[in-house]
Amino acid sequence: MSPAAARPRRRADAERSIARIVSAARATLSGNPEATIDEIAKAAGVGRMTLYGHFPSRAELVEAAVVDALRDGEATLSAVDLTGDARDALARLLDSSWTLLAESTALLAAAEGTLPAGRIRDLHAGPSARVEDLIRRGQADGTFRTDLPITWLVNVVHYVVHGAADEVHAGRMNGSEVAATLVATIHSILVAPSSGRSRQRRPSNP
Amino acid sequence: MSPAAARPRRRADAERSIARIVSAARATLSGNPEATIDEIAKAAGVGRMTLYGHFPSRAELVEAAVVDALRDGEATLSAVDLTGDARDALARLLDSSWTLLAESTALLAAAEGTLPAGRIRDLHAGPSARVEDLIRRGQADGTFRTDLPITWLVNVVHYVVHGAADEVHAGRMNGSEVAATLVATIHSILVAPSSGRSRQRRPSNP
DNA sequence: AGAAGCTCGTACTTGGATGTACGAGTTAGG
DNA sequence: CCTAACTCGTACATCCAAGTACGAGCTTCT
Repeated sequence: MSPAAARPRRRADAERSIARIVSAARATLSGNPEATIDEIAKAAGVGRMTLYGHFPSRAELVEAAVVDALRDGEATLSAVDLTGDARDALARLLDSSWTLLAESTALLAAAEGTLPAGRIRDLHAGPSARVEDLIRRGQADGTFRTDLPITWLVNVVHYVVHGAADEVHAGRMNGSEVAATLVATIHSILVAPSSGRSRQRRPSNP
Repeated sequence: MSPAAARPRRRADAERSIARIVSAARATLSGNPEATIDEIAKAAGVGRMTLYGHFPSRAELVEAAVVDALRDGEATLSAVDLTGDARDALARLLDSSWTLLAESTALLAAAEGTLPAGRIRDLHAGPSARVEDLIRRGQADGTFRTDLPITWLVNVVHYVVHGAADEVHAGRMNGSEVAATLVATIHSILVAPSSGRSRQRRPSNP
């Protein structure tokens, strides 16, 4: 009953194939959720049958891709220093992992309909929690707004990150400018409104 | 060459069927982009063959749904008073038509892969332009930020609106609170950052 | 080197969705 | 009230992707 390592014996080349397949699945599915098994196999540079040898069904492949991306995400996220000013922490977090966040979100969306809903919720819980914790901390010290439901704040971060990834994918935005844009946008969403609008209101007409 | 009214003669019951089909297509496809022709027909309360009688292919049905939703959107949008303070105008716009914006966006996404990319861009141009104009106006009078690309600002509005619709769809948010949340969120994104953060910075450590 | 393990092409089955063909019954409208 | 238009079920032809079966040839590990 060893928790990981289900099969103690697996040849090195098989290990390699699996790695390439999972990696290709992540890349392909996050761009096109309805990608064919065949497309993924080609992207991985292996034959379709090899793929089926390791993942008996599409569902298992999708799950493996999601788990892998999430594991990666966890690792990256936990390497980020989230202490200090919540705004700075958020900037660091987005800067170093918006691309991973976007991928995970896309993959989870791809899993919709393939994986049972409960499983998706479970898988998504980890990364979400990390973002949520940070937001809560920012709220507690007065940095972040408290006038909107926390669920909404967490999710809107995901939506915006996903949108940014779309912009890059569609070529409307250049990869290097994204991080800064994202940080600025999400800052604006989360930071407490300074004090209402009247401060700098100007009459609409003379 | 009469612009509209391609077929002068069409029976009243046919007209009724078409209306029900298009309406059902809008509702169904905006919830599930991959809905079956059969599902749509059932939702419309007509037989599948009746549907095919009016829309020879899936593509034509999708197109009709998109066009109808967009026409509706245009009508609603143009009824909104967009003069005066840009923030207020934006609030009015979102308040009266976020649901339509969300539907159009979802439908356009459903059309991805069914309709040629160019056609989608053309169809999307109208509504987008209206939002873009409003943002530009706000920028011109100093209400809205100018430190981020206008394309991003326009699109992020769409992403957030779409996200809000998702929240409602998933039951995480209640239909009546959405509009206010949306307005607050999008305000924060668009309004010019008051002057940077240093205003209320606090030292992270003594 | 030799057996077990892995790769991967070809070919087949199955399942779901699109679109076509036919035709009998129903409804609108002059 | 009679005809053209419309509805819609059954049945059929395709197509596409998923998954299965088989087997020949190539690695890895001991």
